[in-house]
Order: sequence, then structure tokens, then C-alpha cells
Amino acid sequence: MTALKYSRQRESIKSFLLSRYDHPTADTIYMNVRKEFPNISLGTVYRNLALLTDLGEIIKITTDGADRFDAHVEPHSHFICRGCHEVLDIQMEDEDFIDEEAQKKFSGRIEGHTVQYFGLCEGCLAKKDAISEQARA
Amino acid sequence: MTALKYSRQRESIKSFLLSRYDHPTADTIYMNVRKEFPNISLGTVYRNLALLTDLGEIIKITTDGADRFDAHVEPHSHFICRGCHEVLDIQMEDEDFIDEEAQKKFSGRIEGHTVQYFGLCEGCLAKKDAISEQARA
DNA sequence: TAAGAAATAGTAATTGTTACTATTATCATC
DNA sequence: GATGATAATAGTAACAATTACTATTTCTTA
Repeated sequence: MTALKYSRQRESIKSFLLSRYDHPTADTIYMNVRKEFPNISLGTVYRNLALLTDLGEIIKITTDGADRFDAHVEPHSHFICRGCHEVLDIQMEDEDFIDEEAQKKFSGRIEGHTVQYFGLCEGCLAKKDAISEQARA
Repeated sequence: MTALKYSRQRESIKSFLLSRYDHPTADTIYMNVRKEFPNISLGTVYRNLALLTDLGEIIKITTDGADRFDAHVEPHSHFICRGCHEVLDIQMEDEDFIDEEAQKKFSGRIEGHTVQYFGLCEGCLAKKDAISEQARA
């Protein structure tokens, strides 16, 4: 039953995540929370991220390289740039029906889904165009 | 320009992957290809998996734990069981329109997407029901 | 069949994450 | 407010997955 006990470190981790919209990694979170708790341990960051994820208070985004975290839990999708690997939000209205579609063809129980879009972000697209321009000259 | 050079090991890795529909990890691939090449190196497996992924001949599935690989590249989605972590295929007909929907709200270029469904597979569902049954008794 | 380059095996190093342990912080009860 | 039970912490060690390095081998082409 192990009751949950308050911790300032956990509070700080969560409020840092709430202030960010760029899906930071555990390490970035560690670097920033250290400003408030100079000797917080990286293990504490990981433990609390796992705990908050289990509680449903934050979301873990598993992608290439390190996992990323997001305290904005309203359903939304992510775009991952294959140029700079930045993770951006995409607000989709009502994707739920695809669960129902998938359920029709599946004998287990579908509880939800995640969508990751990929391509090039605005910045990388501009950079790429500049290079093609240059090659043409 | 570094020309691509044939290798029996790469061939063996690819043909093993083509024979499987359960999205094996690098380690499983290593174990199996070793039957044909007893002293193939794990590094060779990783290097070729990365190369084949870049060439678009196989797909890398990044999820909790080790990455998984799939040589069946026709567009399809994956279901990941939160009980046993098994990865199963789900064939969806024409999901492409969601790229178009997402593109409307996004200033970069969306080239594609992946969907991962989650829930409980048939086996884990049965197991869970058995436990509830027992609890009731 | 000989030369040049890519791929390999074997091993070491790196990265991201989890586990362990002695100490500290939180919280309910007095 | 002091006390005791236990959850959470800092610090460090261990771990698993993956990548990097290097001397040797294999493939290609001419």
C-alpha cells in the first residue's frame, strides 16, 4: 500500500516540466532542477520521472536516443524532425476513431495509441533549400 | 560516394528478418545468425541493421527496452502489449489521410507517421480474467 | 590475380538508465 | 513540539544497449 510522500524535488521536477513545451530529456531536467537543488541526484530525477509517468501526471516519449518527457497530458501527437531531432506538438482533433478501427481487426484489447509524425521542421526545410540553391549555382 | 559492397553476413541478417513476423531485437538476430556464421560479431549485426534501416530495406521500431526490427516494410501499424511487451502487427487500410490532416496544422513538411497501439493482447487478457475470477472466489 | 576499399571480428568505450545503501525528510500520533 | 515509522534522497556502483576502434579479411574491378 506504501503511501506516497511529498518531496520538494518531485515538485520541482514537475513544475519545471510544466514550464516547458520542448519535451526535455532526463538530463536536461537534471541540469535545470539543479539550479534549485544543487545536489539533487540524477537517480532522483529518473525515479520521479518514472513515478510521475506511472501516476499519469506526465507522459514519456520513447524515441531515438534518450527518452523525453512532457507534463502536458491532454491528448496530442508529436512531430519528430529527422534533421534536428526536435520534438514538436501537433494538436489533432479526435483521433480516437482509429482505435475503434484497429479494434475491429484485433482480438486483444486496444486501450489507446500514440502517433509520431516525421519529416523536416520549418528550420531544417529552409536549411535544405539553401543547400540545393547553392548546389545549383 | 563509398560504394556499397556485398556481404554474406548482411544477406543472412536480412533473410532471417524476412522469415520472422515477431520483430526481433538485435540480440535475437545475433543469436540466430550465429547458427550460420558462428563468429559473427554483435557489432556487425548492429552496423548492418543501421545500414539496412537507412536504405529503407527494414524498419526500426523504437520502444521501451531494446529496439526491434522488421523486414516487412509495407505500411502497417504495431500493437505493443503492456502485459508481455510483445509487438504484433495491425493492418490498417489507408491511414495516409492523417498525414494530410496533420500537415494542415504544421509549417514543416510531414513525410509520414507511425502509430503504436497499446493495450492487452489476447493471452494477457485471458490471464487477467483468470486472476479476477480467482479473486472473486 | 593484384590493388584499393569496404566489411568484418573482437574488443573497448560510451550512453542512458536502474539498483543499492546509508542518511535525511515527511507525516501521523502523542 | 518531540517521537517513531517509513518514504525519499544523494551518492555511487552496476547494468544493458549501442557505438567506436583497429588490425585483418573479403569483395570488387580492372
